[in-house]
Amino acid sequence: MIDLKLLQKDFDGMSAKLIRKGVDLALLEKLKEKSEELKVAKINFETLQALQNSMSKEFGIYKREGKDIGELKAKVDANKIEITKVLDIQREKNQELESMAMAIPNVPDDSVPDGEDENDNVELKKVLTPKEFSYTPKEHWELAEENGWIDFERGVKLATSRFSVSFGMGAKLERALINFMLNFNSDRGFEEVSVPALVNRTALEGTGQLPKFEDDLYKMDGQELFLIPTAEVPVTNLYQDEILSANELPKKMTAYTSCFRKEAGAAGRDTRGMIRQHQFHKVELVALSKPEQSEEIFNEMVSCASDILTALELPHRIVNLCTGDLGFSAAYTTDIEVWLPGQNQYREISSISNTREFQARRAKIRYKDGKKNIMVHTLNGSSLAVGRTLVAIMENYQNEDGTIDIPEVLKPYLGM
RNA sequence: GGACGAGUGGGUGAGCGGUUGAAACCACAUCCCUGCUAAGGAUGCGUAUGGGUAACUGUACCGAGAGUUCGAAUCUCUCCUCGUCCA
Repeated sequence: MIDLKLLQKDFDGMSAKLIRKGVDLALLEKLKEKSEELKVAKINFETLQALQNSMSKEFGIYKREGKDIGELKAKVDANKIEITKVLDIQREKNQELESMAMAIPNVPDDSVPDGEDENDNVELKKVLTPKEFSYTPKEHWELAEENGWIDFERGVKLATSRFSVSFGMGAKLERALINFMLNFNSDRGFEEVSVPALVNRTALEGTGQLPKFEDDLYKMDGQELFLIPTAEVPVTNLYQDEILSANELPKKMTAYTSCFRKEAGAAGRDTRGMIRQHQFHKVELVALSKPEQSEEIFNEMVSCASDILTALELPHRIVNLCTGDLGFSAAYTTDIEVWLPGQNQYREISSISNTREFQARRAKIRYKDGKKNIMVHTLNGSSLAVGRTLVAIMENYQNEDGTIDIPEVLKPYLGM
């Protein structure tokens, strides 16, 4: 959530940054106006309430001393009517402000380059060189079907489009990848957690998926429960509405979950294969930290994801997202894109974000620093999307005869 | 699904409708003493928000929401969660 106090104090500075993110200046002006209105409404209410409280105390004294309370009661009753009016106004203003503020994205960091979409992202570095193929490499869906690893049609039969089924070595590889990634992350100091795949509205508001992006979430019929679009939601919200002690930080966690997305805005994109599915496996990293630690932990998380790909010998590149591609909650984001020879391009396989205190303010996650309570910084990142890693293995490890080699580091996980 | 019980500050746990924002204990912080694998003492210590340079102070919050009342942690209703018993 946007820092409304800061918006009041430094409207020009903050609005300039948010405009880069595509937020309408008029909206911000309205927001500022509303928060001033709310303040006035609050003062009105509090003044009357203070009067009411003191008169009530007097009332007690009068009674104890046996004085006549007739006149006092008349005053108190009249004041009470005023209070109800003023309170209604205050509530209304508060609600208006809240719903507006919840829809404002995070302020992008100054380091985020301007840009429209993924084409304007800035490459930071490449890791490993894609190998040369002496033949035309196949795309993963072809390889997957040839090897009997993935069955796209049966996925559709069971559910609907954008669902698939893994068989045999395909399924085993997924399991191996999940275990490999979790172990890798644990070795880097991220504690493994296992969390619910269904969460309530509060959790999704905490991390920023709601109220704005309800269309992309699967919701349980008749219940305020949603399938998680990423483990970031349950894991970050683990500490929602808590005050942590300083020595608990940083809290670094990793979790494997299935993720569920309606992909509402992605009609026609990646319809073939398992790049964009409604349900997919992902191993996630989440960290809560002190503000001064978050930059360093962010870098740790990027390395962690990149090093997994390196261990799998998959060429990839690291990309700084531009304002247009930056998510709602992120202050800045680095994507890792893996090389897919079949598609002859780099494709996103991980997205690592520092939301600074944006989510912490929404989810009320603080820590105690001496006397003061301070918002933690929250970070999240994939390490990695399992399906896409499998895709990358298929395409990079393919042989001319259509067979696929197994990455060395995964062999122990496959009993090889 | 039915019956009963419970939900209080970081934790445990008191709390008659009126100086109770809430005893006590633990934890925590600062200081003192002591001097050593530890102990003792003093003080402070809920959250959020408004005003004030500050001391300080207003308001709200005792699971959530509504109600009764001049006044509610304390009474009533609804909901949620947890526990115990029954089907």
